[in-house]
Amino acid sequence: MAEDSKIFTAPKGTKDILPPQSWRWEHLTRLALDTFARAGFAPITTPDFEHTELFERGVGNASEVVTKQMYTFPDRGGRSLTLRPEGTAPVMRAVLEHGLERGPLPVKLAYAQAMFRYERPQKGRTRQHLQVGAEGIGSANPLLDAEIIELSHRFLQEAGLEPHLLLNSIGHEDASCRQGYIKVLSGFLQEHAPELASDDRQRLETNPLRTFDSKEKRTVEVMKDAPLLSEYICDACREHFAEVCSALDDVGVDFELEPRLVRGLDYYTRTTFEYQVAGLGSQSAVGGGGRYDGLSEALGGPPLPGIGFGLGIERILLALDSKGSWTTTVEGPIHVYVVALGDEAERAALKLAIDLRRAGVGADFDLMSRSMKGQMKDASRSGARYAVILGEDEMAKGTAAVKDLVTTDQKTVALDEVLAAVRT
RNA sequence: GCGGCCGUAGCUCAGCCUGGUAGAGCACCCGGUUGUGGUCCGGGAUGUCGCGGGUUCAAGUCCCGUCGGUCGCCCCA
Repeated sequence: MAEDSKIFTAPKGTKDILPPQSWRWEHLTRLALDTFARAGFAPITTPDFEHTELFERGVGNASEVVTKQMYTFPDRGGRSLTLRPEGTAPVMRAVLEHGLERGPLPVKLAYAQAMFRYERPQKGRTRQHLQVGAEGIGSANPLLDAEIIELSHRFLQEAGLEPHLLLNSIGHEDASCRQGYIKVLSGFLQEHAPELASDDRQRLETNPLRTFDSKEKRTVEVMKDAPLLSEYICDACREHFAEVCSALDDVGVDFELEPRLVRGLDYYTRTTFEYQVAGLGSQSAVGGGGRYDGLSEALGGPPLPGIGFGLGIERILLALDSKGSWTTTVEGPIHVYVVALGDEAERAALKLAIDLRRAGVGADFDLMSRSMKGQMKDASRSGARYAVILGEDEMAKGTAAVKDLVTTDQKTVALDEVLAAVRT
């Protein structure tokens, strides 16, 4: 970069997605939305910013995402707004705002949207990242859990990964269930407080469950003997989880039970899951999700259970790169390149290219007055299958030379036969 | 918020230790082929060596600062 001026630098933690990479992003998000659509999940787009309170109440005041990572700013009208750090709370807000829960249930929605989190960037972690996800809202049926999990799992497979599925149930918000367990856990942690890492000791009060996420060696050692949530959850949650597991068996999705899996967003209840994959540097998850049966009520809405997931596009691509597998050789959209020699032919090239485009054929042509050799080179660079040459001879006769760039066959056809000649 | 490494051509990097005319490959443009690409050969354009200060006759190279990037801790997709 020749300039030290900031305007020639994308903000910290952000990046441009340029060709040819951008084709892969495009391809993956389309694959995701298509896959989700075939399961009945309709696309939704929510605003990139929301009232700050939505995330404080939805995601949770104790969560790291809300306390440390939000892009929060006042607008000129004095509102406190926040760039969307995660996808579920906004979707739930939209459902409640428009009364979709009064229509047919479950409401099934899918999105591909940017998320924003103020974090120190590193491999697989940027301040703006694209997530694809789906939400099934309004049903507590464990088969919905299975449907959602299978859907995300299948998409990752179709994308070219071999995702490792970790599964857990964290029960529901009640003294008979998770709250009861948290008391037991807190007691255990108090007993072992001196052995914990200091960061984890501080979290004792606010969110003892997160202690399971700690990577501090001392803490991990302590947690090996900690009581497990799965042994304390209520009968109804236990039953629900058993049915999820058995439904996943039915549809042939392999999973590993991970009783220590606790995810970072406070709204999760019952089923939680995460996909692990190699090649992400110090990150390990390409995505995850879970039930959020209390979210609607936390926002002031009616009881409305739901479950969803989010998957990071950049992390999927990183994982694919580390496998050395490009899911697809994205077929270039340019099918025909029109080579023109001379001013008159240049104008004819514009017209021919546009005629082809109007007929649905990808076409391009030279705008830099290149030599014929240069244009032929540009033609192969464009990925076109055919070069259509308009030279003096052709212009005089009203014909065009159509060259197949793969076989190198070339034939001369009338101008109005070009379209037929390049249709394969 | 804390720590390691790195900033030289559009890209990937060498040169720095041991100061002395700014380099390679790729990419781009032109030519070899007066109308034929992807291979080959020849040629060309491209840099305030991140920025600021210091040492020195002389700094890309040594010293200090600063900004940026990257990787890791933490957390998460």
